[in-house]
Amino acid sequence: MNKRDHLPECEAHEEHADLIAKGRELLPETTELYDLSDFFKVLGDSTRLGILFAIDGAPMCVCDVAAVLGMTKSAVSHQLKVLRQNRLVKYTKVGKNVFYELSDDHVRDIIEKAREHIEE
Amino acid sequence: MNKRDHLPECEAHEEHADLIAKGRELLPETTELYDLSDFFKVLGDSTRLGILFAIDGAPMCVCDVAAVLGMTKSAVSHQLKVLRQNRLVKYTKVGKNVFYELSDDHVRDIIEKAREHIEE
DNA sequence: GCAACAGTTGAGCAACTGTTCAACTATAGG
DNA sequence: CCTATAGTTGAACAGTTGCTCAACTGTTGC
Repeated sequence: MNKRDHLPECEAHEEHADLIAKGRELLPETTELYDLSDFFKVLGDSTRLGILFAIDGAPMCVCDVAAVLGMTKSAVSHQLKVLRQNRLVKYTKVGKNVFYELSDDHVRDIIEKAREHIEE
Repeated sequence: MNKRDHLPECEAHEEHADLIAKGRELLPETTELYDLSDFFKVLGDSTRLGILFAIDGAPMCVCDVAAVLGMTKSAVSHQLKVLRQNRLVKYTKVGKNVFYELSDDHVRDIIEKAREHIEE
């Protein structure tokens, strides 16, 4: 017995059955859906977005990013870790400093497209 | 006295001052940064993304979306409210049913671009 | 070695988020 | 009018998130 049998469903019209079938086809695999929402989740924080904008021009060390955003090094470092783990930034160590930069032009494009969308 | 004076800063190299100035230039206004992160936040949930994929082919009523995703009507309705409030979907009432559809091709593009990015 | 600074990390906490549940509105059909 | 179904809503609760704080590592220069 399928779990779906117990879930709410509209009265069976053929029409609706077709719609449901079509909807299921369009729905990506669960894992892909999670990967995709995780990606957007990373961009869904103003601090992390701010970091990405700040380092867009040139690689920048943690301390300078903190200065640009008006935040503590710790807070910035925590968010940089998230960005690192999701491969949105890469870094280079130079002496005491760690310089972060965007790891991908793709990400810049997506943010820019969203920015256009926001401004209607 | 500026609040920034008390925040951590790297030792003053001219180089760093330049980087900080450049970073500040690239940083959008606070309100724009919030609007942008709010937009990504909406997309940063697998249920909401699932809804958007499901209704991509044709307008679909709440009950059918719930059937496609294997969720309760209530849960779906709550998320549709978020999508409505952020103008990602629009709806039409037909009798007892409410048909939801994407309100914007722009959104489809952004999701598709992110999907390409994920698949490397 | 040691003092100073850049950066990272884990625990803790307050704020937020998504689902469930129950109660509600509204429309269709008898 | 009454019942059944579609959909919405608010409260409550568990799980998550982002910042702070303090402690830590690692590198530089004395």
